[in-house]
Amino acid sequence: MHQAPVQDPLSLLTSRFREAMLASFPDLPADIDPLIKACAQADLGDFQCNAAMSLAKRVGKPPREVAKTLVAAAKVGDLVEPLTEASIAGPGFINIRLRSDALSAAATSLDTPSLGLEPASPAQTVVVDLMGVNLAKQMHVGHLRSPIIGDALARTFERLGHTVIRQNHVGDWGLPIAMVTARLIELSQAGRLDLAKVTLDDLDAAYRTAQAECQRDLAGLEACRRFGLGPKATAECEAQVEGATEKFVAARATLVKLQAKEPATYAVWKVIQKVTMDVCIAACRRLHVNVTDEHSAGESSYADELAPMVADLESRGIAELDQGALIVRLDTPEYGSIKEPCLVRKTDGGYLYATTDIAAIRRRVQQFGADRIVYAIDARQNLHLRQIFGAGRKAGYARNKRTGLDAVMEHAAFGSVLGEDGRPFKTRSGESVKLADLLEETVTRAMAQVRSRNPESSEAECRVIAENLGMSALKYADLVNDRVRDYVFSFDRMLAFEGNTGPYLLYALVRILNIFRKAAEAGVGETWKGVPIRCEDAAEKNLAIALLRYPATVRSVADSLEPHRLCQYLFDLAGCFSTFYDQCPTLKADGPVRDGRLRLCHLTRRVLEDGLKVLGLPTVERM
RNA sequence: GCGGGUGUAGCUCAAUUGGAUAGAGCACCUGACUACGGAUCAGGAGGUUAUAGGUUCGACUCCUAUCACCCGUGCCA
Repeated sequence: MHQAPVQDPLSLLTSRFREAMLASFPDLPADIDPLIKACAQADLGDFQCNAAMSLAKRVGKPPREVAKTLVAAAKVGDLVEPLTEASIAGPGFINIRLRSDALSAAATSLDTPSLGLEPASPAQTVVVDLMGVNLAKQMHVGHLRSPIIGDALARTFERLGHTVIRQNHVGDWGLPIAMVTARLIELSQAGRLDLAKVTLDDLDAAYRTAQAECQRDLAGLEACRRFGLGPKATAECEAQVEGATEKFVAARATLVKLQAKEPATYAVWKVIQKVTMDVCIAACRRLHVNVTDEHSAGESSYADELAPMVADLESRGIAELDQGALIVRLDTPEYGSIKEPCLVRKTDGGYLYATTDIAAIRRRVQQFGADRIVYAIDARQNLHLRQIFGAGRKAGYARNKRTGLDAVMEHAAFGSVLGEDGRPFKTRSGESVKLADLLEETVTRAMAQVRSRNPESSEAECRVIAENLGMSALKYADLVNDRVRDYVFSFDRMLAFEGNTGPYLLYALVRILNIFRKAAEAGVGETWKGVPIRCEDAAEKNLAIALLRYPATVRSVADSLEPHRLCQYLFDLAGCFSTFYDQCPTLKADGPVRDGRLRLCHLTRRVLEDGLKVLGLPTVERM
């Protein structure tokens, strides 16, 4: 189905000014950029052309003279108020003010089902790595950002018509998991634990104990040997860790049984997996993050692929032996010029997480057909990711057979969540905050707000509102800042009545919905649906111009992997609407004015709802 | 040591990728409509963009040093 393209003033002006440039200065390349931007100061104009300054040097004329030439040559009379010498400011900026009829036509042309975002062609297959929980470990604050950011990016790609495959890369394999499994078997056999009733907290405790038993003293022993503290000290250490060594041996034995899928051991592992994943999926569900069991691909699912894959790397000379370990060198420009090689097999023959991650690249490209893989992962993993990207390319695993190109692999790195003291977010006692507790407290605080504001609403109604309001507030607070920076977490600020918050955006939407609810009550028909969008008053114009920026904003999120651009945009849009709401009464206006404004309200509602959905923020109808 | 990141108003953060007088929100001060729901709107004050140089018509942005903090750095994941 063909749809008329949006008459976006920015792109229209860009092509018109390009024509003017080419007509005036024929030597310019055909794709010259006229540098049309939204005007920095609204009182000067709606848009501005910044090309004259840089052009001046190219053509050897003063910038203001170049600007004058462009003003004379630009055929834009149907779009903008007449351009004169007064339109030229400073060193050669050309200020442009849109005609309201052109703006109305543009805004009206945006009001289609797609909102100016036609499905991308060709559609890409994009894998988004958006979570990495570990079995038997309680989810905490550190697990908040990856799914929120990753899901927002995934939704952005989906909105643009790409095929998205979400991946939850679960840490469900290896010696640490075997240690917990061994510990659980031991507890269960001693009658100290009922496997049928085990909780994630139980698992977490078992994990810590097992970890401590197996590793603490072994590290000490290792140090004795390495620093040559002598046979006596070593013997003392050995005596001390005898018990631990025993556990360690048991864990290794358990790992072997797991790898062989020995039924009794494997069954315990399955219990650990189910308990962990149930909590994980429940958290995602509550966060309105689209991650379910079908998106989970644990490290265990790659276990059988590792040995053949590493053999492949070795036989083709991609990897080489060095000091006993098998490594992939990456110190050439095509693989990232990384000094540190990527280890894929330890001296003892064991594999590392890099090995699994390279196998994941292979599956994602070769099996899923990924054109692009986006990792929403903590910034501290940057070196590791650059290594596996390089190794994946060097091995040829990243080469997409359909396109003949390497999949684009990107690290959407994010910083840490800090407390209000500027240090990593912890409870007062220094414990990490359980994710489930964090979500619960968010909703509890939101509930208090909602109840005090809506004393007449029922408890149940308030609860639903508080749930959505709280989750939107929490997610917005995470998404609104530049991803890569650390951010300071504050319940008070994210749930605040005022300011750049999720609640502010939801409130703007509620106000629009109220207008239509009230209109329906007053028996206003749907006569507004056919009229052009009204863009006469300043507030109306500003709102319309803001609406028209929507498609480009969403696309820029997909390109830059920066959801905060959409957040800032929506905040700006909501602000434009609030000003309009204050200055331009809709339902009190008469027929044609009212209808033109109703249509403007309706388009605002659609863009706001669409944008919130792209970010993954649930909305409310009242609050 | 080497590598990466960050440094912007009292606080929390932006800045359309080199454009005009560096913008918002909070907090502070002033004002508005007995409200199409005030979780609103309008205005004021608040800055040597860590520091010093450089590139050019023009720099928060690019280059070179320096400082501060965070992180990562071959056999954990």
